[in-house]
Amino acid sequence: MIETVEGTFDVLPARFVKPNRVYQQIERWHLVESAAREAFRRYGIEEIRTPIIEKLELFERGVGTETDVNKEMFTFETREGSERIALRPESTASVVRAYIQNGLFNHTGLTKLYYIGAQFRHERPQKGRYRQFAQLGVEIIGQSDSPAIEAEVFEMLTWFFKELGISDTQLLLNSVGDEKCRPNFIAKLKESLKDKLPHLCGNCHRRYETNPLRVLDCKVESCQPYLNQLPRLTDMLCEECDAHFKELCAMLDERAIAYRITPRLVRGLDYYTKTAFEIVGGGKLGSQNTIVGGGRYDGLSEILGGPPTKGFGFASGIERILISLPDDSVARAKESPALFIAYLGDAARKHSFALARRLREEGVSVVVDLEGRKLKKALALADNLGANYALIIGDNEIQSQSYTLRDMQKSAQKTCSEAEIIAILKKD
RNA sequence: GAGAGUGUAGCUCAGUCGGUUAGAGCGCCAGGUUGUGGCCCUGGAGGUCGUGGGUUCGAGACCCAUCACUCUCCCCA
Repeated sequence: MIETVEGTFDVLPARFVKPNRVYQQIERWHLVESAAREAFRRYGIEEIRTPIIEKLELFERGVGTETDVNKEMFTFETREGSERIALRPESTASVVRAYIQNGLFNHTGLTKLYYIGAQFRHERPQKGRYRQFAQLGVEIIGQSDSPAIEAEVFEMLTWFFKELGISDTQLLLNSVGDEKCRPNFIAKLKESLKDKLPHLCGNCHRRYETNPLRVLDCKVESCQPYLNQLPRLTDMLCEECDAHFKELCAMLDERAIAYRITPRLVRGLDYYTKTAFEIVGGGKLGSQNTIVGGGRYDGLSEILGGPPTKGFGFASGIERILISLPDDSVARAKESPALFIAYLGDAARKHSFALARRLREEGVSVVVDLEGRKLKKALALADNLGANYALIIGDNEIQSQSYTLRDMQKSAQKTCSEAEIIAILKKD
């Protein structure tokens, strides 16, 4: 048997999905995608779709070649061998590229874009981490770096998770400074780390050389006491970054949005400035429990060859949201037919197909028995499909031009005309 | 890239010390009712025991390899 490649999966109706593979349930995807699109609509954020493949160079420049990003990308060469292509590992770089390439900076006001789509990373799969995964994200690009941008996005995310019934989340907030204050901090950090280094783990030693900021993020238990003694980013921000951060916190307070300042939260990539944040999810997730990650990236446009531009955005792993949804989500998102038509005999069969078409033209979702089952079997199928109503058509019904409409939940049935059927089904 | 665990029917799982024809519950199919689903009763189908090798008189079980899944480390754009 030929199976899906490692770290990928099919998404299909919930009744076909193995228990505990909730991220494969299409109803959950629809729930999350429609809530997201509604959130974006309310906040005036418009959709952008960028290609799944991009020139490798885009991601190399965007995220820097220092990181492991390279080896974790799916890449290939064009047949001519002249171009190196990557399956997108994230979308921020693509969106900023599109912003530049399409000249969006020539339009007035902030550019507020969202995307929903597949991303690819060549990593070992585990809970909430797959090789093909989906993210939904927002990028707010323009000339302003007002913290009102961040505050509004956090407000939207609050609504979004509330709408989905996901309550056990936490907003972790930090500022990673900018090109003015961060170098000072890194110098201080390295100095402070020197005498603690012998006590720290191997990873910390490596990061001390390659990316000292990430030492702060180490999760090894034995490192924690020493890490707590390190200087705090938020204590060493330059005037501008400090003011930005304080203003953002005040705006969140005004909106009654809960957050936790997490001085040791850093982002992996170089282009982030000022605001950095994560939203972590609850107990249904394993160790991969970051449900949203993002931050401000005021220098990224220039790195990609565009005009000086500021930006703020986030990306959210859809599979992790799906795993975090309440257990009854699929029931609430039920996508079963409103009406199942069962018939008896050839005349009724023809009649059923014609009636089904008329009902569908009225916007009713209708499933007709296509296999000529016995009535008993047809009703069992209607039950199995979760149809709200079953319509029974036999010679009697054709004669009288009225049908037996059975409410499957109540097990009650009555005789209805076509117009009455339409009225009842449109009401639901 | 590293480690640990798991892999038996559509699903959830049992299968003793290596021993006859591999089981259960649920689901599925048929019948009990040729115009009525769920409950009940009767019967039935469905398995190369992940795959390939090996040990053995004999392997679902033991060994090796491999693939996949799960979880963790790593990394996290």
